[in-house]
Amino acid sequence: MTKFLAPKGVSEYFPPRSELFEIVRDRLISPAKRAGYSLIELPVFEDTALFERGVGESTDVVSKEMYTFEDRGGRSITLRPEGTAGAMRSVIENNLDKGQLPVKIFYSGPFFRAERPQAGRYRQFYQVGIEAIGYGDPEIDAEVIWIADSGFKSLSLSKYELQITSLGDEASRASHRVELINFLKKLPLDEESSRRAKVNPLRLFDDKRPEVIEAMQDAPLLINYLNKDSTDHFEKVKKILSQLGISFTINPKMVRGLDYYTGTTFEFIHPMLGSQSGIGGGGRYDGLMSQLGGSDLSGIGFGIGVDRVLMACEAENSIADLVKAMDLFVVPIDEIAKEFSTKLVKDLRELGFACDLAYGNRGLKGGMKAADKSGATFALVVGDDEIKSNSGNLKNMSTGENISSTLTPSALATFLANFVRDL
RNA sequence: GUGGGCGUAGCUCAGCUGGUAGAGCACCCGGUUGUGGUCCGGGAUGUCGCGGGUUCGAGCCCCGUCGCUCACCCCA
Repeated sequence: MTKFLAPKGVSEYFPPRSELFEIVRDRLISPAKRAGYSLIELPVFEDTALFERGVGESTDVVSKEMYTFEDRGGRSITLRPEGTAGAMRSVIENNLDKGQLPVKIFYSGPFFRAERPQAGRYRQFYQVGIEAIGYGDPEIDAEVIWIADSGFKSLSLSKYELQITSLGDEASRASHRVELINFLKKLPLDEESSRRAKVNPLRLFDDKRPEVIEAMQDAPLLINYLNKDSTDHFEKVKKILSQLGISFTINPKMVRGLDYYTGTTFEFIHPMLGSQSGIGGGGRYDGLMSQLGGSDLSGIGFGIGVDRVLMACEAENSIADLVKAMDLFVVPIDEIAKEFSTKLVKDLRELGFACDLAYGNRGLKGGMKAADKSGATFALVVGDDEIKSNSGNLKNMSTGENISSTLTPSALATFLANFVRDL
């Protein structure tokens, strides 16, 4: 028999690490919920043209990283490489933007990009994202950034950095583009660079090769070409962020890989992740809705890489103690005790406690070992004596102390409730 | 698409200039009657990624192949 392996480059989470993954994802979502964002559950595949139009055909994501195939009806289908285009499609299709604005939604799930895998970069990866649609004021920009920042902080991350810039409105970008192209003409660009310059001259700011960085040293920066509206908006965003106590640095050379970004854009960078250091990023996309056939509404959102945030938490060792263990682990010592324990455990589980019991016939010692490994707060041995007297000793597994209790679900529940967090 | 590193027990790895494999951790059993974590004793486990070649003999050398990994590119 040949052994099956997972497709190349996918990220998989199984115990015990999957528990950390779950914690990370939930904590990233939590501040969005508290800020009034609601779940939107979207398909993982869409009409290929949606991404070509929404993300931009000139982007690397669309031009060479999409999983595209023909379905049985001859339609061209693509596994979603990012979340915003699909979210906009759904908002337009389901008329979510016809009510009160802004529309505030969040999503999470797998995304797909056919890239060469490396540390922190997978072909199937997980993102949590939010979108706020139909409201163009700087307050919402700050809110979106706060939600991401708050999620990271709730995971006790401290070493990441927030970089922001503004891509300005269309008029600002047009005037800068002329200057930048003039500048680039004077540079001895290699073939690859000039190809990229043609597609999107801003991309050259993102090049990591030293000679290109050197050459771009004196290139005109977009941020210096913002018109009054764009400048005012960006200044306001910075001011509010400061008021919210969120620290950031301005990175005028920041480039985002998706074509729809306008105005405020931002990126969260974590320095301990190796080459793929972006743990989340996003920005405003004021032309996207109309581009996709909807009404001309502005929007802003972010995507956070759950895989990478988990890696960051591991690098900072920030969440190991958040894993929730069993409250009670029951060790039955014979067949009758097993029946009794199965019922008891079921009752306590229904009352909201995390309970497990020893399986098989490993004896008392084996059962206690299993209790230890489960990380349970308390262990309870059940045998003849306990069943006859309907009472037993709850052993505190960290102190070794024994506390006797009646073995009814309600008595045990009352006892456990004093020790269990977030019941 | 381009380059580097690596593939040996469940995991992390060691294995000298070629003589057919080891450690730690994990796992299981035990240290006498119903209480885990420490300690002590015992135990199971490998087609040394796969295929071919050189050799009396290959985990170690050569060729191929598959896989993993890191970096470029790009991005979450």
